[in-house]
Amino acid sequence: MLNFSEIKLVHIDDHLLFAQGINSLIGNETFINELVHAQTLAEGLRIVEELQPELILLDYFLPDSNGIESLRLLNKTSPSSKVILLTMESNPDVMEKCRREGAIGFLQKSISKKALLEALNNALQDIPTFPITVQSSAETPNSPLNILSKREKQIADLVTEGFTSAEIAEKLFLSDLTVNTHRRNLIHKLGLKNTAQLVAFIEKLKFSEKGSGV
Amino acid sequence: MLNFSEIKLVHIDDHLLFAQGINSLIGNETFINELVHAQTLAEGLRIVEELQPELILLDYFLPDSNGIESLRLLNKTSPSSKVILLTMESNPDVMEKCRREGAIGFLQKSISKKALLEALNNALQDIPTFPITVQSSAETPNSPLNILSKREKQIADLVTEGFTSAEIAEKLFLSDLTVNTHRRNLIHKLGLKNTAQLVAFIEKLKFSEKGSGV
DNA sequence: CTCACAATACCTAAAAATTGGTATTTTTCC
DNA sequence: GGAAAAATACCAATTTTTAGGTATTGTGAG
Repeated sequence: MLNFSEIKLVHIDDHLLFAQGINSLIGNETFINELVHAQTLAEGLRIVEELQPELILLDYFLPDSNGIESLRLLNKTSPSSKVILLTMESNPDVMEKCRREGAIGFLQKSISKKALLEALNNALQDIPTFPITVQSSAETPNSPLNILSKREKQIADLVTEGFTSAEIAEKLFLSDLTVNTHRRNLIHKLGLKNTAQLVAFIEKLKFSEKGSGV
Repeated sequence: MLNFSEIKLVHIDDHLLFAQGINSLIGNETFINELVHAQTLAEGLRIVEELQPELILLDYFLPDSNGIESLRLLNKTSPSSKVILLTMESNPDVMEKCRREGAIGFLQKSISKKALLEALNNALQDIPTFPITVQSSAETPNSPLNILSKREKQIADLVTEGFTSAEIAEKLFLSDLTVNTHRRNLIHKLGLKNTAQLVAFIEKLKFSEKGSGV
């Protein structure tokens, strides 16, 4: 295990019992200088803004947000912090979305102490930690989506969910002009014609690539 | 079997051998007054326009068109003619589309003489003849699409394929204003927001209802 | 250190979709 | 026959998307 010092870690989770567990598990690790807990995303954002921690452990389900939205806001508040998601049960699609939102890890809460520490160390070295139980549907080696950049995939997803460019821009803290550029590029890259074809393309992929690795 | 007289039938099929087979099978039936054969859709349209036949037997794959486009053009040329599709192999989705395009029957070419005559008689009495091997995906008893009218379903399909309102209007011989009205109504009926959500909705239905009856 | 690519953002103009109406005709059903 | 639903079509205004550019900044690979 590598040697880091002065590492600040913020744990955002509304389950107090689990938070205490985390605290007793890794609170005494020498490489962790500060371990702060928040019960809501709002509280977490305040703390993260002040501390600018190296690491964030984030519960996927929070009373005032979900993992995807939380990732966006945390990234906005502290772009340099590495965020590792914690969930009770893992869905490959959810995991994939988190990866696209910039999470550096995705762990189930049933994980061992050893594995958790490994994930934290990995994160500090910029090494992602994602379970490989199920090949993520959209990251299949030969998926047509691989010609798209991360941002483009992310925007393709949001378009498919029915958001307009202005709404997507707001979510991702971008100019709607930027979102338009990405939309144009991704439609062009995929050889498509318009939004309808893009959505149909994405939806078909979801289903055609589903079940292959499960 | 009922008694019809003066029935004109046009058979449009590029396979001459099969056309001869049809001719020898039903050419001598007393209820058929005239049986004309065409090898292409273009030729078929000319003949149909002139004859205004009661019945049309239509091959799904033609050198100059496919079943869906052919149905549209035939319906435009002679709205009162009943069209029965003939295909080598039947795909339930294709069948469903033909039904929506106004076909009154859908038969495999491997059908028996008896069944063919039955389908013809049915058609003359306005009774549809469709194989029930697989429950059609979009006509499932409790499909959310059942709140849509035929036209709306048809337009929803075309939107999902990426056609603009203007293109759909041209295909269906409608005003684009009409197509816009249908689009508005169907999005509203389904409680959706925009084209992207409509396409996602339709695509998801295709997959969620698939396999249930196969 | 470049070179390529990704991500960002802007301008302009045209095309398309959406919204909110209304209205007529045709079909379908009781 | 009469009511309801479907299909058709129009007007007008706004929003959104699409298409043609350009340009700057950051980042990762070689």
